Amino acid sequence: MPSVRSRAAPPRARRRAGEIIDAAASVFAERGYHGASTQDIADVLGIRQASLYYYFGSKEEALEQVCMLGVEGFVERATAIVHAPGTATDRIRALVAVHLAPLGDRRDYVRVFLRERGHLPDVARRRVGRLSRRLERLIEEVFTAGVASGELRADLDPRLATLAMLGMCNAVPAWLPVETGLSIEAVAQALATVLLDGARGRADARRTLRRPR
Amino acid sequence: MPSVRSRAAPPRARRRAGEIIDAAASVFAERGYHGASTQDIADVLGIRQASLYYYFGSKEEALEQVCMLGVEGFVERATAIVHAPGTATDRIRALVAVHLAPLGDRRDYVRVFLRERGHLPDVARRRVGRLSRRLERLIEEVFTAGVASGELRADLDPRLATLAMLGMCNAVPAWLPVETGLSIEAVAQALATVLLDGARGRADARRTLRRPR
Amino acid sequence: MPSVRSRAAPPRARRRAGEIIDAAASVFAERGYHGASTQDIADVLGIRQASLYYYFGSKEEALEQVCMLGVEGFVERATAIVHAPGTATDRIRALVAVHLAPLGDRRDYVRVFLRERGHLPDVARRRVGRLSRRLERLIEEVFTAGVASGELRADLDPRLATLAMLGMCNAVPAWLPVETGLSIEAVAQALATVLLDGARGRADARRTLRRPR
Amino acid sequence: MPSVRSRAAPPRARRRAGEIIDAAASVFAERGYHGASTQDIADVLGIRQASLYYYFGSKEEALEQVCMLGVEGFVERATAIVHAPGTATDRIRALVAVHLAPLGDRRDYVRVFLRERGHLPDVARRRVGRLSRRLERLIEEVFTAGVASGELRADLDPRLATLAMLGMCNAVPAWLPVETGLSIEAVAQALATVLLDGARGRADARRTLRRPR
DNA sequence: CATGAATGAGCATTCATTCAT
DNA sequence: GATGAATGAATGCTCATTCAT
Repeated sequence: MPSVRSRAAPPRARRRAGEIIDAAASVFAERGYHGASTQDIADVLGIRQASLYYYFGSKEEALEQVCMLGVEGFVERATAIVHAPGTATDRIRALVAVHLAPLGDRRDYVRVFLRERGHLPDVARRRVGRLSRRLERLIEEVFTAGVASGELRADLDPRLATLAMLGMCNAVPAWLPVETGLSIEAVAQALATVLLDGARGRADARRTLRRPR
Repeated sequence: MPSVRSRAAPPRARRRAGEIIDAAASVFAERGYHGASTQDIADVLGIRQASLYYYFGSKEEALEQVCMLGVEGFVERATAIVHAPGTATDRIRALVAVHLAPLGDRRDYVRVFLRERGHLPDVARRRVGRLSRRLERLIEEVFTAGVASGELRADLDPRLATLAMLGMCNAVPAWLPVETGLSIEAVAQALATVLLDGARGRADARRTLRRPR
Repeated sequence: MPSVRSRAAPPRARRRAGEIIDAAASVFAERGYHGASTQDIADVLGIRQASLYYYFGSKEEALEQVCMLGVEGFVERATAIVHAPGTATDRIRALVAVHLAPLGDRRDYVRVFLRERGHLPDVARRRVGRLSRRLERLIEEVFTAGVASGELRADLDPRLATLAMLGMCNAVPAWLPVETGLSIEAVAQALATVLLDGARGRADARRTLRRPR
Repeated sequence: MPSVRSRAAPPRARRRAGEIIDAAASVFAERGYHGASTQDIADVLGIRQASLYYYFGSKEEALEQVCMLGVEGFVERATAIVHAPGTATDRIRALVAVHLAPLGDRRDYVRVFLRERGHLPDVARRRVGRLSRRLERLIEEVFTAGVASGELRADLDPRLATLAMLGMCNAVPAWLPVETGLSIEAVAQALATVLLDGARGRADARRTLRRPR
């Protein structure tokens, strides 16, 4: 099951097509979908605006491709984690890590997915929306299971915890390029800890943590 | 050859002007700044598009007004909280509450501030950016103080905690209208608890909480 | 025969109306008819744009009034000169003087008449055009008479001489405010001499002029 | 966040581009810069208004191009004449001739330069203004030299003579299309004679001229 | 692969004008 | 006398898109 819509192969050159979508992603990320013109994309590539239409059929289609590449893999990876053995705590840490991982090499794609998917035409928006909701449900399941097993607070609202986690994680691409000095992995670690144990930390955890530091 | 046309500044009726930017806020929130046309705003108001220009000088100016009303008061309220007596925990709870409060009557303004301020012209963007940064610094101070006093985890990165908190809170307007059944105050309570004690909760807190539920 | 179109007197206040047309003349002179907005005129007066319409019915009407005040009197004065006794030389000197005289207190009106009358609506343009042509014909008559009497060069084309004179004179308002150090009367003297005797001067005149200088 | 959008500058087809500013020149000459709409220009060409923007970036830029083509060559030709050997009289005759020559094939460009250059944006206006002033200075030099050599009247003000000459010449495009029966060269001859010897003519010249006529 | 040329639709903005107050 | 509010019509300009080459 190919993640990117397979078409009649040629005459669309695969290699160059990737550069074109890269450019689109970067421009959409920078200026927003409606704030970016196809001319802006062409400028990045050093080609004429009309030439873009050799690679995509419309600006909306370009947005759709970028968005799909922005979510692609998220659900698969989350599914694997949720179905793997381990405590809720382990799974949540892994989900956070995997959620932030693509910021390394796909930041623009992810940012565009997060902020611009709302401008997709109806059909595509719903397609993309289904993926998002599936992902949210997977995360929510982990919280629900954690509460049920007594591993997480009994009064935790799993829906709200999910949204808190997504809020924390999805904000990262907005400040990551600016706030320096931290690797993506370190950020994931720290955020997962806040999510699990809070700013005050668990009483037992604090005892362990205080000394070595 | 007058250098700058200083005209007598039409005294923009206060009452109606409020309705006009209300409409602008709602349209910008719905479709994004660049995705919204001034015609869309006029349609909401049931007036002609040209009539808008009696109330604002340009679409950009309208965005600026909406953004300013979106941050207005945030810094003041945060400052009051930070300087009030109490534990870091109290202050953080109060900050979260106060951060979410305007979502009741000003959701559109806040959403526009959060998502569209990047499209403001340079001067205005910097002005608005200064406010944001001041707010972030206030929040960070609270975390720093909490760590120093031993109330918060010694290994907590105050900068990161701030960004986590802002991520959690700023995501709320995106789902609040959809996810029903919770008052803003309840959301604030729950998010503050996650932020302070995590999904697992503090060992002592859990004992108290488990029973009544 | 009233020079300005007489109307039912009130409610048009005479005094203030003069100031309004003054402002219009100055703005039209500065920026051209189509380059000037009614707002510009209102700015000069420190009133609201809508208030102008108390004084004139349309922008075009304002232009017409300005243009009429710009030619007003020209024909009458030229007629008087042409019919007065004296040599062609005297008459031409007097025509030049009288042609430039209004530049003192009515420069804007004259400039607008000269450069903007073409933008008048058909009826008004023709009315104004008739005045211009009458003036030209008066001047041409003087040249024709001068040639006939032998006072002017036999091979002089009166039509062309007229156009040369008008060209010289009508260019003056364009540079008068800039080129300093000369009164309007002095300019008129000098231009008339060039027109009559040329840059080289008449053989006899030169003899007279050279010494005293 | 690219500060200035440097785009690959469409290589504007030379041939067609010429026709486009031809049309612009004719429309600007006819109705004035502010009185002409880009639609008017498109109508002349039989293309859509938006298509114009393939050839120029803005209406102002079109005006600038027209103005530049309107002065282009003037200074060069005047310089050549001023530096050529010959009497002041010869030079002035040549300057007048060369000044009027472009009215044959470039009347619209010259008219636009003469009447509309004031509406150019600051930078362009100054650029164009420098050319004008250089031209005026060249002409003035000839008059100054002529006075110094005794060839012209001792009491001639070279500045004023320059302005008289320019006034006479620059008025020509306004009536040339209307007043028939004279070639541009004949007009140049006649005007130069008026400028040099006046309407009365020099005493010696008159003797020669009277008889044959 | 890519481009030059052109277009149709839409957009923000300006402007002269109106009219009840 | 003058104004606040609004409007209809245009204006300059942008933009996604098309298509023959």
